[in-house]
Amino acid sequence: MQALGTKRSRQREKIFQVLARTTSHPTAEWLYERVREQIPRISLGTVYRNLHILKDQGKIRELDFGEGLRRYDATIEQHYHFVCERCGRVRDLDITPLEDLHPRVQPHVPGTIRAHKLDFYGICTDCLVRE
Amino acid sequence: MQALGTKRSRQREKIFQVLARTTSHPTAEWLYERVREQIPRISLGTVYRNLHILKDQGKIRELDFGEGLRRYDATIEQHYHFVCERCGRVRDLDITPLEDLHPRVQPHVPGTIRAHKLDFYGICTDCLVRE
DNA sequence: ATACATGCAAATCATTTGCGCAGTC
DNA sequence: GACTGCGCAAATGATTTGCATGTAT
Repeated sequence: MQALGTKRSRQREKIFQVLARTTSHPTAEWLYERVREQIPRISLGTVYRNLHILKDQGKIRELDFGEGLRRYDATIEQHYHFVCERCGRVRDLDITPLEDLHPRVQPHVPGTIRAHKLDFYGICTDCLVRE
Repeated sequence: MQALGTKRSRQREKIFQVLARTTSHPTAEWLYERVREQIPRISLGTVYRNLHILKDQGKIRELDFGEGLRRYDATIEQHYHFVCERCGRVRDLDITPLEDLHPRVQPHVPGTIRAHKLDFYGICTDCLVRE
């Protein structure tokens, strides 16, 4: 018995490629539509299955901004996001992660900190201009 | 036509009371079970409807830790969380919110920052002891 | 009396899964 | 050939909604 995702598949490679080439933070549905343009018979279930495999392999990251659905990201390095509360668009922020955060917070936490997640919310310039 | 949530209701008051009296960050289902002990005929739909009303009134807060379901919190002041990746328990952290964060980050953001969300992930002491 | 709120059940939305066949190693 | 991956459709889980009836003001 082999581990999951040890064989290559056209579907998985294409899904990763599409994800890696966008700067948006797409949902499974969005990826499905894009990949479908090249592999018309692919199913949504396959997209979900492969997103899990890629995530387990550490090649992609799963995001959640409390919208009730998940988004995916091929940028796996730690980085922060800015979520526009008007249009919903999510942008990566070009800021170096706060190094000193864990040591500073650790004493106040009943456990061992492994990671943190930091998101900013507000209105993006595009939306501000539009009014 | 009146606004939503302008009339009092036994159900809504009880839901808020139960939520306000717990330090856990319960799901709608959990609240439903608790409230049901006192209002047996209440429906899950009513719980959801009232959680939305309370949220719109600013009396409670909706949380999301990427588990695929929502949690609720009667503590509306800005505060951070520590999520145990083993048992899933969410604890409030007693740390003053980072004041300097917005001004420091604002220059790097294509929009206006209104708020930020900061969560820590790791293993809680309870789980660490258990091994 | 009016219009918001409820209980119930059906609907919706995102995601997961069982199954038999296809593709990769 | 063995075992992973696929497409399809049905199942699941959380949340939402339509409707007739109940209830607060």
